[in-house]
Amino acid sequence: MYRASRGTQDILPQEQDYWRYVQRTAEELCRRFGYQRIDTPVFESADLFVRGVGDATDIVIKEMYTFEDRGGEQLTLRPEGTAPVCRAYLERGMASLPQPVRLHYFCPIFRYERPQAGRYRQHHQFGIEAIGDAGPAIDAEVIQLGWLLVATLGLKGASLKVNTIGDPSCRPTYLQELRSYYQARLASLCPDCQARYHRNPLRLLDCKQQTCQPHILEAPRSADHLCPDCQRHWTSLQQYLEELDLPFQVEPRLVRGLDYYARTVFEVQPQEEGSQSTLVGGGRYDGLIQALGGRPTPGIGFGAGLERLVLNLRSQQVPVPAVIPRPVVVAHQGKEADPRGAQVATQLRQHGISVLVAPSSRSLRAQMRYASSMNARFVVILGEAELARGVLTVRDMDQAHQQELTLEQATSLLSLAAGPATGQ
RNA sequence: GUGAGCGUAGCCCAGCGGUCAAGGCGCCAGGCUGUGGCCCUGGAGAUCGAGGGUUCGAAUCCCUCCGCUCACCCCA
Repeated sequence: MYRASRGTQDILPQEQDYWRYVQRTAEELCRRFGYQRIDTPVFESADLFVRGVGDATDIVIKEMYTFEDRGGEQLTLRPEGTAPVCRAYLERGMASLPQPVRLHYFCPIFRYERPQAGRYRQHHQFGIEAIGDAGPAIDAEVIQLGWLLVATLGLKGASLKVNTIGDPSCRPTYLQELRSYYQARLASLCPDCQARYHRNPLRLLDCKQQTCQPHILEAPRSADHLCPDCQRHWTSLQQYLEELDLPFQVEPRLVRGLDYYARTVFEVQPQEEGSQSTLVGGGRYDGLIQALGGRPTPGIGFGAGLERLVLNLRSQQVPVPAVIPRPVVVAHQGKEADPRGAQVATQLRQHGISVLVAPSSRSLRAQMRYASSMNARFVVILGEAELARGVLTVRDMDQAHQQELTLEQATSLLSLAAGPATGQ
């Protein structure tokens, strides 16, 4: 038997309510903030991600789904959302639009990782990008939208972590500082951290090992080693966040894994202290567009994991609107009534009513059971007696009451009770 | 890539060396032949993840592989 590939999953009908809820909530926020939708291809030139995300990142080193197509091109299934949007910004001349350009997207993301709770090889992200504005006010706007997403969904206990990691003019100095601090302590670090020291010193700061925690507490902080420009940006951003009443916490240990981040980084973390503790993650990427061959252009954005949002909605039992309507079921009996049932269904559907025709060649009893299990509010019964008299029996399943009506009468009754306007 | 746990019908699961692998949910049918939700009865559905081994005999013990889950790395 075939199975879904490791790390992929089917989103079944009974789970769609959550997904729909998250998407609608996110779309509505984007509408209010003026972030327009963009869709980019699921695959792109592999080089876009190598250059954009950084050839030293885990994503590029070991997580990309890259393949050669029949024309010999190296293509990669999108492992993150920002680089493709920036590519589109450059390719489609969005630099000549009024700046900043505000965009949002929903898309599948592919990374070759070992799956675990809240982590998949194919997952889905909602994300936004604000490209072409270097000021801290837009940082605050993006962070606010990320926070409002989680808050509006109704998730409790989430926290907003913000940090700055400097820019190319001050980060090298800071990294040197960090390295020399850790150099003396190398021997007492966990094996992972010893590797990080060489490979990616910033990562030393968010090690989860108990033994490394004391070192982290006293480590030099990037926020204390900013150049004047970064310092101004950082101070100003915090003022904006306060004025927007965002409950943010400065988290000196917060770093992000993609090379393109500069200055502002932030995350929204869920109440559950699990390992997958990022619901929303993002930051500023002022060097990215230039790295992709464009004029120097600032940008900031975030990605939100839809699976993780849904997971948390479920575990917190947040009520979400049901999208499956209560249908009308057409029950029918007899050779002549069978085809007539489909005609009645067609007529009702033309009036926007959700209609299921009961499986034929079942007893009326079985068809009524079927209607019950489909959660039908009304059943239209069409048998020989109805056919002979040119009427329909319409049964209200909740009231356990039925009446004979003409097709016209039934249509108007059911339109009122089960039509698209009521939704239920 | 590393470590741990687990694999019995669509789902939840009992059985833990010995007759045709039990139960619940769900599904289908019937309960006087035109009427649901409860209840009752019946039915379909499992090569007990796969392969090999031990044994007179294995779902039950051993080995290998595969898969799933969780954690690390890292990330949404």
